[in-house]
Amino acid sequence: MPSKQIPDIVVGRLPVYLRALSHLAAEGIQVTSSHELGKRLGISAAQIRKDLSHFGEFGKQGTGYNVGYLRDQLKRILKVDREWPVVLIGVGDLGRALAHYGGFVDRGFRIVALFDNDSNKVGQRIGELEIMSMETLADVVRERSIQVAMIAVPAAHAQKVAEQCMAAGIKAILNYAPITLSLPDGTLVQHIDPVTHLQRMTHYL
Amino acid sequence: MPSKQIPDIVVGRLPVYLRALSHLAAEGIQVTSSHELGKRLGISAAQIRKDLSHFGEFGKQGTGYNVGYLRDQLKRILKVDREWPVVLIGVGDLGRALAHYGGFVDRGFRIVALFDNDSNKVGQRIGELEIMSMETLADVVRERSIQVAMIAVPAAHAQKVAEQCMAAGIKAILNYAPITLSLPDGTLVQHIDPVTHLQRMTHYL
DNA sequence: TAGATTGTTAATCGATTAACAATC
DNA sequence: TAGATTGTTAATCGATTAACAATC
Repeated sequence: MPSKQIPDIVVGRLPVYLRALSHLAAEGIQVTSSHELGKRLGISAAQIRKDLSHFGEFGKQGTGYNVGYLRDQLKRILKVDREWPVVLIGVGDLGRALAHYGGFVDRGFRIVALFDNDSNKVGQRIGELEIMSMETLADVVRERSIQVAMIAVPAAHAQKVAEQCMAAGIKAILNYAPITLSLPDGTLVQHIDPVTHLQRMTHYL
Repeated sequence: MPSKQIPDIVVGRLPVYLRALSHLAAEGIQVTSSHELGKRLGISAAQIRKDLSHFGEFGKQGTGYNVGYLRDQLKRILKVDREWPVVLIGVGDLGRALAHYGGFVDRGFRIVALFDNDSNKVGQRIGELEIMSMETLADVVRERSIQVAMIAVPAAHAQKVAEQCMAAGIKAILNYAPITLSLPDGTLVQHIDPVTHLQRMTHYL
């Protein structure tokens, strides 16, 4: 029986399960078990079963899980059984790399618009997309009902840009600027700062 | 009294505290409190005090914390009161962006060598660095006693490259490939996969 | 001093693990 | 059937919070 309240930490592990299942499927593996999956991911089998049990029953006793089926169920649960349009704000080196990255589309996301506040960049094309002025952000977001933004601007501009996003109707922000954004409680924000990841390891060296 | 066993989850928050303290210092703020810091970071004041108490006593009752002093203590604890040489493997769009990124140096890291298995890229320069052949990885790592690697190669090559890193003597890996690496227990690995971060949010949309 | 804030303890809360009946 | 593995419960483990004496 799926429980009503699902811990964030459980939801946070599902994308990792999904990624592993997609790889298994790509390898042609059709059935797996909580033990096999756990071994691959460095997670206990009990935890995987417990996590999944929040959302339903996906396996068979004695057999395990059908890889394709479980993958599809996780896509549904995470709502990536569709394609989310995403705006990318900040087209420096990192923004360009993200704009070129081909790994978003088959995992549920597509960058559909690029923005930068540098008038020299506005009008340039990257692939099929033209870099647009920040002044047009709100209109684009509203017209296309976009809910997800990636922010790849310098730290000094990130807070302001995040607020512009919220004002435009963006609901989820992936922030690449090395700064903690101050946004209303309940706002969906994820941070990617490579240096904090490196610093998490050096303590142990 | 600092306790002997410090939870990973506590160490994981210290880089975020450090980043905030560095920003406070840059703003010219000299003193802060666990409440102020917690408000900025969306973390409870009690948790910040508890986390810090694992490592010593850094504050003054009635006053709070000296920003510069606490920042320096966190740098020491995280061992980023020095400059770690880092190798970057994989010079595609993302690798190039990382190679150009100026934000590593003043936070404890410097990319000192670039590697790629594409012979067309080997010999090219990016800034002051020349892209080197993967065959020279082990020699460079050993000669310069490098312990940290960033991997920005396609998913299909990441596992093999990670093993080459381990064999060469690398102790900590920051992996940008969208795959969970299988490495010996206790190996220091951090993953950055923007799609998993996005997928953590869409469930709630 | 009076007010504020630390460091720490104890209580609470939540997450992980172990174990096992159910069953494929 | 015999062996294997699920989903779930209860026990354990660990992390967070609340509270407060100490003290700047």
